[in-house]
Amino acid sequence: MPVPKGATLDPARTREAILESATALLYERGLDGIGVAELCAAVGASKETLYRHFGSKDGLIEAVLENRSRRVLAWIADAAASAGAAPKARLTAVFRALATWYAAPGFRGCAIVNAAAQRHTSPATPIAARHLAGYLDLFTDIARATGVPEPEALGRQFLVLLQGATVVADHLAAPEAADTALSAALTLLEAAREPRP
Amino acid sequence: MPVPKGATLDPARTREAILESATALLYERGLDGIGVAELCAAVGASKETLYRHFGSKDGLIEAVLENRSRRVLAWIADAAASAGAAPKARLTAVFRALATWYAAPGFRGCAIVNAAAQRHTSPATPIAARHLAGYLDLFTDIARATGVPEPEALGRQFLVLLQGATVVADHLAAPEAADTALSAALTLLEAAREPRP
DNA sequence: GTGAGATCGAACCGCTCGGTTCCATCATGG
DNA sequence: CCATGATGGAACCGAGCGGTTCGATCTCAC
Repeated sequence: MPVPKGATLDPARTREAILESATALLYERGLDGIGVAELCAAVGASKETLYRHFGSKDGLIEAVLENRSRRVLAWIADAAASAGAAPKARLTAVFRALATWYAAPGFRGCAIVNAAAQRHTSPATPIAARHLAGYLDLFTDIARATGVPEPEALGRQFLVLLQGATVVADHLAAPEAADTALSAALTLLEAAREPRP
Repeated sequence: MPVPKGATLDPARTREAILESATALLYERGLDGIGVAELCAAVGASKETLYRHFGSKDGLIEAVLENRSRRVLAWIADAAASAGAAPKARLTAVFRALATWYAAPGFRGCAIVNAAAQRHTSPATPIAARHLAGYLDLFTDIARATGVPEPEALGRQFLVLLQGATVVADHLAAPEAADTALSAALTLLEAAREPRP
């Protein structure tokens, strides 16, 4: 039966629902690990609906990744912001947030980085680049707030720690990689603040 | 024509040739980005030959990843070993080697980590875990040689830096991530050697 | 109340996938 | 010198792929 009897017809909400469901499934199965048909079945939408909203599977993937990137960056930025102004507190908040993510059931690494590993082409690659750049902005801000001579260099070190912790937490099934990265980050911050002779 | 006229019939060598060619193609195209047929055509072997040697595409992938892991770990270990006994020199040698890798044309991140990102199942996942454990052994050795109180913790920090640098170098197209990681590693080593009050 | 549009369900398309099989051909070891 | 077996080439298989189309049905804005 086309259009269930008591359904609420709202294209924007439909689109959002597909996006939500597809985000989870593409993350846990991989971009090539699930087909459009199964995706539609799980979402509860028809192929026609999906294609009208996203044009193609690649279009859906692009929307999913863009959406995910925005949300993750906002989540991390919020965690940092709600920790106050002190650089150490902000850093700690970021890696504590990551720790809960790494320990969450179903954690499979960063969806955007994973996607770029699967399809080393547009649109995944540029989205991944922007995603990392977003992290870098945040970390550079934190580094700048410490007044160290080269905040950009320190920010890049933080970014490397975040990405490395995500990979290690995933493939070694070691959520405590967040603590490893945090203690390293704090040490680097101290060292940058008071360089050794 | 089955079996070319002047061919040298050597199953072991044939297997090696397929492995070599498949390693490169699966790396640059992704595990699902190339089919068995095209793989065979590029290798110059028939499907029957490929399937006799590896049983299935998954069997081929497993052999490729296992082989790659062994070679990469040996390459990094050699770089460290040929730098002498001094921890700082060994660390520096490792990240210098990584720098040349990151800058090499066709660099696409770590093949094993990428594979595990694409297929979060056996055999990719356990191979990735062993791969990271291999790095960890090397780094823990280096950390132990410095006489710091907790060499395991320092080794884990080095591992996080390596993995993070690889991801950043790939998706930000920034080979200099190796330098970022190296300077971080050296700072962490110093700090672990002479803890601050 | 009516028309526009959203949606479902299903059938359908051409293609490619991983995998199997058969056969002619040739090198090689005994 | 002969039997074994490695190989290439091609045909073939069923399944699933991404994507399209159609018609029936229902909601909703006007």
